[in-house]
Amino acid sequence: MTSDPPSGEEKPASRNFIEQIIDADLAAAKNVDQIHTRFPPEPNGYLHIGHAKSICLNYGLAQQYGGKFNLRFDDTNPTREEQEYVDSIMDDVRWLGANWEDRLFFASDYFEQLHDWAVKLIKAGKAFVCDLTADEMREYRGTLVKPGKNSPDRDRRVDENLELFAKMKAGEFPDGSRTLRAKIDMAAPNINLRDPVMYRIKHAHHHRTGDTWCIYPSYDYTHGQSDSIEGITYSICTLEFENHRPLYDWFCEALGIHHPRQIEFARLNLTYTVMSKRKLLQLVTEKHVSGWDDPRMPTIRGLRRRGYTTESIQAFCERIGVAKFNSTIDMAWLEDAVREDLNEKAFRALAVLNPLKIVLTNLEPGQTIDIEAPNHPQNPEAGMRTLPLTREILIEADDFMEDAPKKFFRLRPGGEVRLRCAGIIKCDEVVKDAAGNVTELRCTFDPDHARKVKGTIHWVSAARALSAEVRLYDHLCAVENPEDVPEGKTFIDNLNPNSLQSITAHLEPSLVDAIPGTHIQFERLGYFFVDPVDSTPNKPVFNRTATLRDSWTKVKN
RNA sequence: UGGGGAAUAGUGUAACGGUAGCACUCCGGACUCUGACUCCGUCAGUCUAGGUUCAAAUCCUAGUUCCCCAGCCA
Repeated sequence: MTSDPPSGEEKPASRNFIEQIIDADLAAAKNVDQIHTRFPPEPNGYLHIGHAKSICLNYGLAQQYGGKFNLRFDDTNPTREEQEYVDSIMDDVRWLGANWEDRLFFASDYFEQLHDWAVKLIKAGKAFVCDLTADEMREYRGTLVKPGKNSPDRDRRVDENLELFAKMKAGEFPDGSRTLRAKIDMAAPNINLRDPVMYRIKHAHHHRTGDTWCIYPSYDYTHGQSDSIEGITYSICTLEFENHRPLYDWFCEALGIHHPRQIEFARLNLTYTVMSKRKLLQLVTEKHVSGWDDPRMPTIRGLRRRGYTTESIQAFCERIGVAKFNSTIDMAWLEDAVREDLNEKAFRALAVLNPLKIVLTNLEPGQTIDIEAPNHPQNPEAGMRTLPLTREILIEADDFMEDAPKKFFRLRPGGEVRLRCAGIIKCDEVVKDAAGNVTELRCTFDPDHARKVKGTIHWVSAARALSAEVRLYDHLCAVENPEDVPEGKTFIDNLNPNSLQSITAHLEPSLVDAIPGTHIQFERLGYFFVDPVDSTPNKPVFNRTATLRDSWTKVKN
């Protein structure tokens, strides 16, 4: 184990409960060789941020302990699974930074072995072919408070079981007509132990094994053995599988094979969104979102397109920790993680979302002043770019107030404000239309850079600005817990009607070449991502990843 | 009503019989050519009731609340 540090006793790093279990096992010389984890998705949907937690956990543990990490598809149900999902999941796992090296596996790779083991269990009198229909089986199973009854087929002779199982495999029976069941205990208080189904008949085409099989193993009969075959030491899964652990253990014991240790943790919940595959699918099929990669979705593909980075999601998963308590993480944590990462990475640019025209009266029409602006104020190596300053410019309408409170540091009649990187302007005149709306400001420009003024605002040249589509995203749901609905309503009723606002914004001209897939901070506004799907050459589309923190709105309210 | 889990500031997460710590949020302040970033500070917690002990978040007893399980889904 660890030896005492020579001097200057260091505080031990805080360990989560899984690390503590592993540490203890290591200390007790169990699983000593090398720890080995895996991420076992079913290829029947897209990955979401909850899966990212599991991937980061499993891969992180392997890294931390110098062990290995596998990617294994749990593809035991051909009627729900598709190659398309396999491809997207692999891409997302890779993007998340988890490296399975050459260890990409499929539970379907083990079908032959699983079948042989089933025969072994039949021969040992630990499995039998059952003729009960699904409805009958439900009846025989009993309830939470009432024990089940033995299947009439439970005591079938071994040779008869063997023959029937062979016929099941040979395709002689229709779907659902028979099952192979483990013979455990119909009176067990844990319902998973009441003679669970090991094999069911499904004459279905499997995305990998084709039509080789018409019987498919169940999750319970597959998962632990797959872990075992791969030499997994810690089979980490979510809490709902806690009730399955006795079964997991039973199969490994009955088969006498390497017995990985299953450990369960609480899945991730986030405020203002939904996470279940079913609900996400519903959002897509009912067109509440544009697809699985809609930037409002908590899917990895959605987050990627929103502008989240691998590093930000890793940091987030690290920060939320892991425990057995069902918790809900505030969405603000996710946003905070991207801000932190993007603050360092994203180049800066100026963009005006909601414009107000200013005429700089002391500049000539047609005159252009080249303004040098740093691409990243904290990182000189990022270089400079040029902004054209012209007589007519656009500023954010919010940055001017006629009757401004004392704490308003921006532009007001007669007041001064700094134009980012350019100089200082003074508001001489407010022009209004017949209805009294401010339509234009007339200001004088002072190129002095040294004077101090309290406020700095962003701007673009009216003549030279690039018009571009900017998508302002907000929470998918209008309430923290969208599942919390009154009788007769669903989470759909809690969707945020303003989760997407698409506008035409005015951007500094250098952005015309913005490359799809890059992150940019529009100063004072937020982080934006050049949409990789809808951007076309010279016509970038920007997705707002996250706003900047804004302490002004707090003052205002 | 059976079985399996879980309860620590607003939200997460540590402390493993010996000063309840950390992060985010909130609030206050400093700095600032982004009201950003950064920095500093404040507020705030052991589900309840008993018990063991010099000492309990931790051990014991009883209770409360929440989650999961009755698919030939995973």
